[in-house]
Amino acid sequence: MSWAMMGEQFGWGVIEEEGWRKGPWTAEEDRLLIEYVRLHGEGRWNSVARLAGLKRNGKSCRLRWVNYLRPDLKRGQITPHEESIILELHARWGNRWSTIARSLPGRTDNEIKNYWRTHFKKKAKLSPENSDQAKARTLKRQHFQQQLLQQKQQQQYLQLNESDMKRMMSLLEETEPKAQYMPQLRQEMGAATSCPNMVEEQSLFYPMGNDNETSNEDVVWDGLWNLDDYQWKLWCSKPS
DNA sequence: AAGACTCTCAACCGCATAGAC
DNA sequence: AGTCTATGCGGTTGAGAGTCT
Repeated sequence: MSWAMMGEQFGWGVIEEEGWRKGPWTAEEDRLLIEYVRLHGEGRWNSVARLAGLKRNGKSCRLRWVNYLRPDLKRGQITPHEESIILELHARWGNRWSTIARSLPGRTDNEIKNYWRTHFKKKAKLSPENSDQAKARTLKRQHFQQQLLQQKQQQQYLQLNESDMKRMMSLLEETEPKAQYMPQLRQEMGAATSCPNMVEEQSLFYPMGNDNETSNEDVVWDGLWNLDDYQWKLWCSKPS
């Protein structure tokens, strides 16, 4: 039995001077936190200790929720598509992990930060050649995806209409029913209001000229940008 | 088999910022 | 305007698991 398991079993944990618990979370603490969020919603983390009976400070509760308990978290390995997005956005924004995480639904800044450290930072340090190869692979993949998307775009861009968007939505629903993909798309489908973040990200691959004008099409392409590999293949293979 | 080493990731820390008062 | 508090972010640490020698 590991120390963590024993700690969980016997309710161990470091108690700070102020009385806050530290260290690994127990299943019971998780349960209390989930229940708290269910009842009170996210935020006001400093109230958790008082309202949920947790001996954890607000920061610890927030972190546990954001990085581990949130229901919309995507488990499992970072996909090649996500990896290419991380590379691209890191090249653009540097270590702004939370900003990068916003482009990867279900992934946390912590997760991306860890992924970057283990997969890229070290490689770059130890072997520039390998890193170059990795970058070349990534660029190749991005180029391929870009070509596909541009083909699709050429065929469809001018004809994008409500049915396209409905198709997009149904694809997302059937491939990832639980995920909160593209909340802005969900909100703005009918409204055709602006979505500034989207335009910025889209311009990575598709400089469209007029950045001030964001339409439904923009939102849809942002959705494509956020597709994972499986969804991507489905999107490319589906007849329009 | 066992110790050394590496990888992964949850969690903490310190700092910055926003908002309330 | 200044102070306090809550929250968010990026850097770092450390434990556990896996792999190598």
